Amino acid sequence: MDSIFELFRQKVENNEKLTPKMQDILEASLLLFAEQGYSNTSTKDISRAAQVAEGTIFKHFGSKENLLYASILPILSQSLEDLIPANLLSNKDYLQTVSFSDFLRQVLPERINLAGKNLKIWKIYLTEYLYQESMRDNLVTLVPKVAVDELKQIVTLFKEKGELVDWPDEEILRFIISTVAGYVISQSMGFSSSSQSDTDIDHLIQFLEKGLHP
Amino acid sequence: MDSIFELFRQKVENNEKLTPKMQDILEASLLLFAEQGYSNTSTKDISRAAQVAEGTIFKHFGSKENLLYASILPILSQSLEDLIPANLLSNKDYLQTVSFSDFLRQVLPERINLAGKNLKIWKIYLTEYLYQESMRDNLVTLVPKVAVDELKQIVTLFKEKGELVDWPDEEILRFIISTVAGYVISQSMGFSSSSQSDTDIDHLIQFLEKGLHP
Amino acid sequence: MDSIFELFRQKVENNEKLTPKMQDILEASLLLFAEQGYSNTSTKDISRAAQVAEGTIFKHFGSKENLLYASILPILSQSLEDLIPANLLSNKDYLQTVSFSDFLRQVLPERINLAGKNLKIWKIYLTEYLYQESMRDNLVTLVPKVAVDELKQIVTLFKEKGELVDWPDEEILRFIISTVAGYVISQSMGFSSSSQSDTDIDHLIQFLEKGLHP
Amino acid sequence: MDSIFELFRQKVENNEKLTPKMQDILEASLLLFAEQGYSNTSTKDISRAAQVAEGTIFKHFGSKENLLYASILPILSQSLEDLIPANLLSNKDYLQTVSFSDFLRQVLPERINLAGKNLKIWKIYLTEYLYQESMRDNLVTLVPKVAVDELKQIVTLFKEKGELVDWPDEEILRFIISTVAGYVISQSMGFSSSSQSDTDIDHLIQFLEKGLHP
DNA sequence: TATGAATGAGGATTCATTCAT
DNA sequence: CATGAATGAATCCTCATTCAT
Repeated sequence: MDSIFELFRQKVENNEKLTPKMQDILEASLLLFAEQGYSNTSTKDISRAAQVAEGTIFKHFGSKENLLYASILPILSQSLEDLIPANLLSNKDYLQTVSFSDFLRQVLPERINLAGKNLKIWKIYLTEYLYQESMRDNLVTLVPKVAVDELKQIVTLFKEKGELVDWPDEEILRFIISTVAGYVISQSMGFSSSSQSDTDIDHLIQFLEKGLHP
Repeated sequence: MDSIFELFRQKVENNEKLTPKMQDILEASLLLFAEQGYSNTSTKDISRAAQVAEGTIFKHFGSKENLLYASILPILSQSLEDLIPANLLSNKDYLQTVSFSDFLRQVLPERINLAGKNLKIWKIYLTEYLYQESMRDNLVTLVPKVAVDELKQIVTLFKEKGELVDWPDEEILRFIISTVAGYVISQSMGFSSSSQSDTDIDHLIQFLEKGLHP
Repeated sequence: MDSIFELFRQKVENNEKLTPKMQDILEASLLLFAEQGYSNTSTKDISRAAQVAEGTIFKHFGSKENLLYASILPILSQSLEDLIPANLLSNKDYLQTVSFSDFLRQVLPERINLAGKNLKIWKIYLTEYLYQESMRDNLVTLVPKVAVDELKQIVTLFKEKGELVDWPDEEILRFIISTVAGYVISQSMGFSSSSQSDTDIDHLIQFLEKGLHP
Repeated sequence: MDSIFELFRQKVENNEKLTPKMQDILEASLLLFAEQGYSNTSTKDISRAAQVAEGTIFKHFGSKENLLYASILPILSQSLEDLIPANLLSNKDYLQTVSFSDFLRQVLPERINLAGKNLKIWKIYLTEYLYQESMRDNLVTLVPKVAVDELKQIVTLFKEKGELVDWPDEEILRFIISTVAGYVISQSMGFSSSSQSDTDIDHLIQFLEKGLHP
């Protein structure tokens, strides 16, 4: 199953064009998986939505499971890259001079926005993660390890500058991620009465600043 | 996690309305739904595990969906009741005198412990909540509305006493729940290197205190 | 897959009645496998011929492969038992006194007749034997070992009496079986111009007698 | 068994009408049909093995069935020619002078050797012959009629010389073919404990001689 | 000549559910 | 109350074949 994804990634990276039908299939399956969940979506559903014969799906992706990987993995890793402020990370001077507070203010709104947009894909990821042993390995290991490591570097840096409490990196990161994730999720579920306003985010940042102050 | 199953078993066994076979079915389905997920569990699986004819399931519960409700709803509401510090809530004097910090310290460890034990059931709830339109109505409305309202009262009370920032109740509650949930989930997944220690929880409480301080 | 057959054999042996539908399925599948071959027969074909829902087949037999075993193995082993002159074998006195020539004359016509009747089942057996690795083990080992051993005893006995050439048992047995099998097969295929007459069989017996005379 | 494939390859390669791809297809299909059987081999299998696009197969052979004919028929007829001692048949003087015993001794070992080598191809033939109505006509009529007629001539000749019993040609031929076929088959299946020795074949010839002696 | 994308009917098998006993 | 035989629609997947390039 690595092979299909490898092959798929190569195709994409080499700009070898996926056939139009393959793209239709990927789009349709992504949409349906997000709407109804992976296991509630039949390959026939997908073939109908993509206006394609059912056989075509298997010709290209081999199995429904492979199709899941092919459709969500590229997006998930793209999404992860977007969520990590890579440009800032590489700019050591910037990180040395900026305050934790300003850093959050510059970085978080954009991340929250992006996270909200990809939330449906992460929902698919989550659902499969929860119960599918086989998928857990593929998805978990493949995706988030790198991301976490990069974020820990930032935490360490602000700790060294004395702007963050001296707790373990994992804990601090967990507090930040929990808080942001909680916000994004509640937003997307329409739990908050007010549509996301600047004050919401302002509160969130204040909460993190104060909560993690030494 | 054993505890809640234990408790459930007792409840079920003491309920004279339920025949022994019905009890077996409820126990088996709860276990299997928790292990494999609702849609990955067939009624045949359940009948095997409960040592019961497949027909018997439908005789008593009518449909697989009904069986889901019958097995998880009682537990979910029980779990919710456990999570809400009802006895404290009713004790107005106590709430007036205790500091927010002490309140968290007295209340959170127990809640975290309980939440961790019930996590598997909440996992079932979550999965179905995410995709099953029909179930969403049944489960959502039925379950957590009450709980949230009760918790908001506590938040309001501490806000009035000047121990919490003057942000909307929902926001404050969200910060608290996100943080606690994040902790419980990461614990149960074995993400934290250290097994849950008192310092972990101490940090968590400090984080909330400081973060929500006026 | 052993289990299904074991279970099936027990049912049959205990005269626990197979349900009427199960019998219909067995009869229909036997017929169709014989007519069209195993892999050219779909489970839908069988369900139609047996006037049964397709699910019923799998309810009882689990898989198409199991159905093959369940339908042909009992017949094959019965057929083998019929082919071996068991009653004569147990009668040592008879075997000591009878000549090889008379023995063939008394035994062969009946065997040839029986073999011809079961030829279609043996055709199924043969086809699967030729290409299906998995089936080879099940069918080969399960079926003919015993039979061969019993027949060798007879050969040994006539050799000791000086009525058969002193060649290895396997060789002598092979000559006999090849000759008889060749006759039965050519009969059933209508290759022989004359329908099977007594002279045919008489020639066959003369051929064996003379060919194997010391 | 390698030899016939070798021979086939040479034939195919020397045939200028066939493109290299067609040659690859024929070789690959022959190999796969022999190994797995015709109906267990998919055109995709063949295209993979021949390193050819699936479409190419149909471009040249039109259907899978045609491919079967194209691949095995030339070999079968070649094999038949090899099995019939054509050079001896044409040499009437030789046949008049040689004894049946010597004839067998000169002819059989070579035939047995050849038959063993081609057995896999005959296995394909047999399997299809058993169940495929459509193929039966194509294969049966096309192939063995000539062969049988030629062999009958030899039988007739030896009968006239008084070296064979006066039974119908078909019967005598059947005894011979059954015996030889039985030997070849049991050899190729590894049933015989001793690898094929000269004494085996010697016994076989003695058996035929004595059995068919007037 | 050769490709390989696309097809859709057909394959075995699983599933939740019904019903007579 | 409990059974388990029976159902048939739905599921994932395979197959031989077609066709535009």
